[in-house]
Amino acid sequence: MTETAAPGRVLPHPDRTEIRLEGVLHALSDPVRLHIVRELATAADELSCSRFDLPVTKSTTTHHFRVLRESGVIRQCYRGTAKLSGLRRDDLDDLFPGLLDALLTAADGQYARLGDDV
Amino acid sequence: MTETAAPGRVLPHPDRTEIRLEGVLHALSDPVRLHIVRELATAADELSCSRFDLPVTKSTTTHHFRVLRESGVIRQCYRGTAKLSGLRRDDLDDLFPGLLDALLTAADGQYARLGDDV
DNA sequence: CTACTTGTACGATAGACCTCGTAGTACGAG
DNA sequence: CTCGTACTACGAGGTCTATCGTACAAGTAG
Repeated sequence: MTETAAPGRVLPHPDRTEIRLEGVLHALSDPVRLHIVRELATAADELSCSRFDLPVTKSTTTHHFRVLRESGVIRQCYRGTAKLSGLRRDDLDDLFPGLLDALLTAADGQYARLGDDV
Repeated sequence: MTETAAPGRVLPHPDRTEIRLEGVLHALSDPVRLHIVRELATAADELSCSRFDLPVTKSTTTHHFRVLRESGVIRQCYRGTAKLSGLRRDDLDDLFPGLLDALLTAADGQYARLGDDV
């Protein structure tokens, strides 16, 4: 079995209409989460949580991914023991045109200036 | 005359190079502050704090304006008893091109959709 | 000077948030 | 079935935040 939905392990996501700008901004105002989003943006596919090298424990990582999911920034699904995460580009671009790109560009610029990763 | 805590009435602002994206996003993730920024964006000039009709007390208003100033989103100066506030458009556009416009557009769209003012 | 307007400082409180450790669940491999 | 991997749930600690009330300072008008 490869592409069928995982049994019983469904993660709650906000509907597109429930995504709030304030929630998105709050989610991205944390350096760890901003780093996650930046990596997701550069990745073509969805990534599993373990692919990230974050300066926090696994518990905290779980917390940050949940904040991102519940604010509508990322979409998550299970595949085996892994949990794949991907940006909700379509929804965000539809709700807030140009915002995600501007944010990613801003983050790129800041990291290029300050080199203060994560 | 006692000049106890009156050091010329100058307000501390972060330098342009000290403005952090995370701080800006955090500042704008509060509904009250987002509302303030939206009003400042539509106003041509600087506005005094009392021009805003916010659902919080004066103490809390002072707090929110300070958060906006210390994060680098607004610039403030005294004129008489009034304190004028204005967006730091030049600095923000230079640091994060397109971000402020995208944020304001996103906020406009959300308020148009949800009508959930402040 | 006095009174009023505008905004600040300080303390307090309640809630949210980030972080962690530990214990536990779901899944795949052997 | 047993084991290891990947992730979660829960609770706790410490910090930050939003809000308020009250008392106060700076400036202007009378």
